[in-house]
Amino acid sequence: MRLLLVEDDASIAHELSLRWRARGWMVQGCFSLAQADGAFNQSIESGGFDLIVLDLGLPDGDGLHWLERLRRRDRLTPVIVLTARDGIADRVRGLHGGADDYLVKPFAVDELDARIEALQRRGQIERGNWLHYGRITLRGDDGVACIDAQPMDLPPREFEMLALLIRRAPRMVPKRVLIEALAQRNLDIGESAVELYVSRLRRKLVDSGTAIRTLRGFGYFLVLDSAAPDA
Amino acid sequence: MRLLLVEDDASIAHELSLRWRARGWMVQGCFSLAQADGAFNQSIESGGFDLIVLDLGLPDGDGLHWLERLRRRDRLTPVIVLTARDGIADRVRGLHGGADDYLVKPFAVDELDARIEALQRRGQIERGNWLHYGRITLRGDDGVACIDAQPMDLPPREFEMLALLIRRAPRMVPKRVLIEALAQRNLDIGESAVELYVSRLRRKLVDSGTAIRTLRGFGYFLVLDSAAPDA
DNA sequence: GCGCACCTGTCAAGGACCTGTCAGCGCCGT
DNA sequence: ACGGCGCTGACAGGTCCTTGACAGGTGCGC
Repeated sequence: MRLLLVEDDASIAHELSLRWRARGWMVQGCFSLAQADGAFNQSIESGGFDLIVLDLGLPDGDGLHWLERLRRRDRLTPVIVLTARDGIADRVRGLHGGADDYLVKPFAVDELDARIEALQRRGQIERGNWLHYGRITLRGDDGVACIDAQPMDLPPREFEMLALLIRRAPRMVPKRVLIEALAQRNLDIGESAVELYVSRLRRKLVDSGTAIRTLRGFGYFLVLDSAAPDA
Repeated sequence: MRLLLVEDDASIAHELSLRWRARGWMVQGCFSLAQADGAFNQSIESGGFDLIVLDLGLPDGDGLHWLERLRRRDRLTPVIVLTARDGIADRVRGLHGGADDYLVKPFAVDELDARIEALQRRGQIERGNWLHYGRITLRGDDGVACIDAQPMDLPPREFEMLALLIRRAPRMVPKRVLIEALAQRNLDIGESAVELYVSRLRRKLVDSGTAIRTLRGFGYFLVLDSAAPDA
C-alpha cells in the first residue's frame, strides 16, 4: 500500500511512518501542502497513492482548501483527516469537503489503523484476489473455485460470471453488464449466451447453499438458500 | 436512498427517522436483530439497502456478531456503527468486524449525516431514476417496485403505468395518455387494457397507503389513503 | 500434424410468466 | 330505473427464460 502522510508535527509523523513501514507499506511524509502537492503530482504516473492521511493545520495553508482542490482532480483516493479541530461544525465541514473519515487529535493509533483498513477494504473489493460468498470461494490468483474445501470445475467464462455476481451480491447484475463482461474478446454474443452460463452455473451450484435468482427483463442476482430465515 | 436503522432506543430512532424521511429518504426502523434480519432478507429482491446504521446494544444479541454474519453475504452495503461502547478496543473491533464507520454516543446528528454522505459519495450510489409516492418507491434502474422495503411484483407494463401516475400525482392522468403509454410497442390496444391494469395495480396497492381513484369518463389519479374523500 | 478433450456460443423445444381481448356483472350519474 | 362506463375473471397468444443438443474453435499431448 502506498500512503501519503501530510503532517507537520514531526513526532507524530515519525511514529506513524515507522509503524506503517514496519507493516510493509510505502509511506511518503510531507510537512507542508506544497510538498504534498509535489508528491501527489509525482505519484500520478506511478498510479497514485492508495490513501492520504491529512492534517489540517499546516504551516503554508488550510488543509481543507487543499483537499477541496484535490477533489476537483481526484475523487477516488480515500482521505482521512487528522486534526485538533474537534468542533462538530469542523467535522461536518471536513466530511463535506471531501474527506472519507475525520479523526480528532489526540487519537489512538490503533483506531487510525482500523479506519485505514476499513477504507482499504472498501477499495479492495474490486481487486481482491479472493472472493467469498456463503460457502463459495473464488481464488483469483489461480482460478480455482471451491465449495467449502471441495474444488469445483469452473471454466474461465463461468468463473468470471460468478465472480461478477459475487462482487455485487446480493444486488442485481443487469444482463447487459454480464454480456459485456463475457464479450470482452468476442465482440458479438447474444443474450442467450448469458442465459446459458447462468444455467450451467446453477447446475454446479446445487447444494452449494447459493442460488442465482432471475429478475425477469433485467438481470440476475445471488442469494443464500437460507434467504428466508437466517439461523 | 434506502436506509436501514437498527436502534432500540425509541427516541433516537424516532428522531433520526423523522429527520431522514423529511429529506426524502426511505427509512426502515428495527428494534432488534431479528427484525433487522427480516428486513434485510426482504430487501434483497428489491436491490438491498443503500446504508445500514447499526446500534450494537440490542435486546436479542450482539450487533457485532450480526454484522459479521451479514458481511459473509453482503460486503457492499455500507454500515455505520452507532454505540455507547467508546473504548478504543471496541472501535477497532467494530471496524475490523466490517463496519465502515464507528460513531460513539452521544453523537451530533449533523456529524452522523455528514458521515453518511461521505459513505454515499464513495459508494457512488445512484438514486436518480427513482420515483416516490407515499410509501411506494419505483426504481427505474432495476425495475423493482417496493412498498416501504417490501418488494412487490410488478411486471413491466404495470410498472410503467404506476410510474406515469406517480409522475403526475396528484393530478389526473387521462385514460388516453395511459393508452398511448402502454401502446408504445403494440400499436392498437383498447381502453379495457388500461382498465385491466388499473385493476391489477389496485389489488397490489391494497395496504400500500396509496389508492388509484377514477374520474369517470376522463382518467385516473393517485391519492394517499389519508386524503379527504371527495372535493 | 493429428486427434482428443474441453471450452464456447447458437439453435430450438419446452415452460413460466406477461399481455391484452372478451364478456359478464356491478356501479354511477342522470 | 336505465344506459353507459368501469371492474374483473377467464383465456389465448406472445415474450422471455431455461436447458438439452450440437457445431466451431482452441490448446494440448503424442
